[in-house]
Amino acid sequence: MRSNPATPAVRWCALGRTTGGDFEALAHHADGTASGPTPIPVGDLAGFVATLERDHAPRWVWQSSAAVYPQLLSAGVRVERCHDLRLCHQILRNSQYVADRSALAAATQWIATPASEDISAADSGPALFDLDALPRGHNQPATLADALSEYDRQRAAVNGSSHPGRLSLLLAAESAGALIAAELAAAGIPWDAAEHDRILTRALGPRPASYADKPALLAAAGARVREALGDPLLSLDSPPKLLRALRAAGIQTSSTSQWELAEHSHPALGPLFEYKKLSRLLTANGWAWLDEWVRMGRYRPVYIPGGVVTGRWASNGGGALQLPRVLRPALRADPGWTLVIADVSQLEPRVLAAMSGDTAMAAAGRDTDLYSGIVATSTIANRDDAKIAMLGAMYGATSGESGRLVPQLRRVFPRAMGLVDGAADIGERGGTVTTWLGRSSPEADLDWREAQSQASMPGATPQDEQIARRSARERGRFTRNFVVQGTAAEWALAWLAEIRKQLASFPESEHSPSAESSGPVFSRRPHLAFFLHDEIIVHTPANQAAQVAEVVQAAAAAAGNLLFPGGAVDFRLDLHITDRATKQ
DNA sequence: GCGAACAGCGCG
DNA sequence: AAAGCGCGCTGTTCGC
Repeated sequence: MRSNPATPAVRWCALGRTTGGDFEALAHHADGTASGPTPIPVGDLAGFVATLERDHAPRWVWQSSAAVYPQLLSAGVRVERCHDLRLCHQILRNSQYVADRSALAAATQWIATPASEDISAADSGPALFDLDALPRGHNQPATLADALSEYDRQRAAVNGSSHPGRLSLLLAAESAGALIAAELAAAGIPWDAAEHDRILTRALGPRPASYADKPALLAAAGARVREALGDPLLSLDSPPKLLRALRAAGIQTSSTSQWELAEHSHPALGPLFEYKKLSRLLTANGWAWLDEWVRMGRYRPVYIPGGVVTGRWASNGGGALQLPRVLRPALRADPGWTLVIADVSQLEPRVLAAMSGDTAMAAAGRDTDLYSGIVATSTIANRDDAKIAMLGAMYGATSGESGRLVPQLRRVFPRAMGLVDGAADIGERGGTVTTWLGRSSPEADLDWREAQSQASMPGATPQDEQIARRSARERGRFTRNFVVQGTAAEWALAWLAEIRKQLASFPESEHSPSAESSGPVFSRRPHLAFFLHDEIIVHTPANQAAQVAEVVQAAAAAAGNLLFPGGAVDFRLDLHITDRATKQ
């Protein structure tokens, strides 16, 4: 349906900015020829992309999806695939799979400026560098020539790498993720503001007339704390003051955090925990949050693909990745629509089993809850202990309950444990580790290396050695976790990308007024609405939900086979079809 | 008076 | 400062 005999198929099409602020494009055909550059006035971009997309669905090669795709989506234009030069550069310039990184290293204008970093904030710092010479890849639009030469560098890097197949997968997955992040923002999370208000009112009391007023139940909990501590004017929101008051009341604590206070018993503590819980809900996700973030039945967070060193997404705006479970019932499908909610059971341990080729661990998770499967091997007594042990193995616990249980795991799952122990060992020695598909951990920073060399100097003090030892261990825990967390993020991207691909071919449904809030591209089709590391929610016309659920399930199997051919490890989903997300 | 740093807690 | 990883957000404290 897409083939057009008059023109050869377009494989990929690069876009760049002109100095005048317009675009130009160069199309690369299947027969090896190229056409262009074609000038595109900025106002014609959506039309140009829509036409080429309809006829050829090329891979769009552009500087940054975050910079162009939101506008395309709001103009009603969806694209099938892209190559996000900025995100891919970030991966390749660090990847240990790429033997010769000199060309990428020299392309400093492509270094991504962290989205959270405000360049002007750096102005006040010491003048270590000439700020005008600093790379500002994210802020400076790339020309077509820039984009083409960077694309060449990146393909050369992949082709010359030790794992071109894996790296290609990673770049495709990362780029698909960039499209999905923009699409999630465009579609928005269907959010029931009235339900959110009911949840707040039930917990905190009726909405106060002004943000400055404390809700009744929060104020009441505060009053009970002050009474129990015999300090009627105490400010509970100031940790130093609260700490002094707690100690004055005879509670021997070194902090005001719940984990430590939970060890003590005092009549003030129950009300204090209640106060903290309510205060957190009000300040992080109270009525002010609702007013600021929910419009027309949608919450639109900003996702930042690759925002975490491990490759996980970050977010900014409203804390999309930290929505408290109590608010989940506010996530509600439009009338006539429903939600398909799926999360992966024990994603990280399963990823570890797959990447280490630990057949015993793979077997423990086959057709069952992995933790129960570990209990069935008779190495660990119960599910809770199995979970604590597993987390300890992946995070590097050395003491306590968790540290005590890890050695049991080491006996039954030597290959899996060998992989994470090896990663920790490399990190402790200052080395770099790499995920399955090729994302490498950052190098040890200057402070860290100095601390290590300081400790090995002839005049090193016991303190020097202690500091070096501790920071080495810390880095070991980071690299230990990096390989697992990072590979799990890669699996999740592959899962997302496959779901997205399948959903795009669903037939359009009838017009539904409330769904218009999801914008022109998504208001008539099932679409991803939420993503949280190992969980997705698809918002879908109710009559297509069963089919969507099958797609989500099949995509998990596909992601497993894509990353780990052979399918030794099951990636099990917990899947529900429901109008409203529930707390659990 | 402003911004960085910290404490605390939400999520995986 | 959790015994153990990765984040973002809010309110307070602290230093310039």
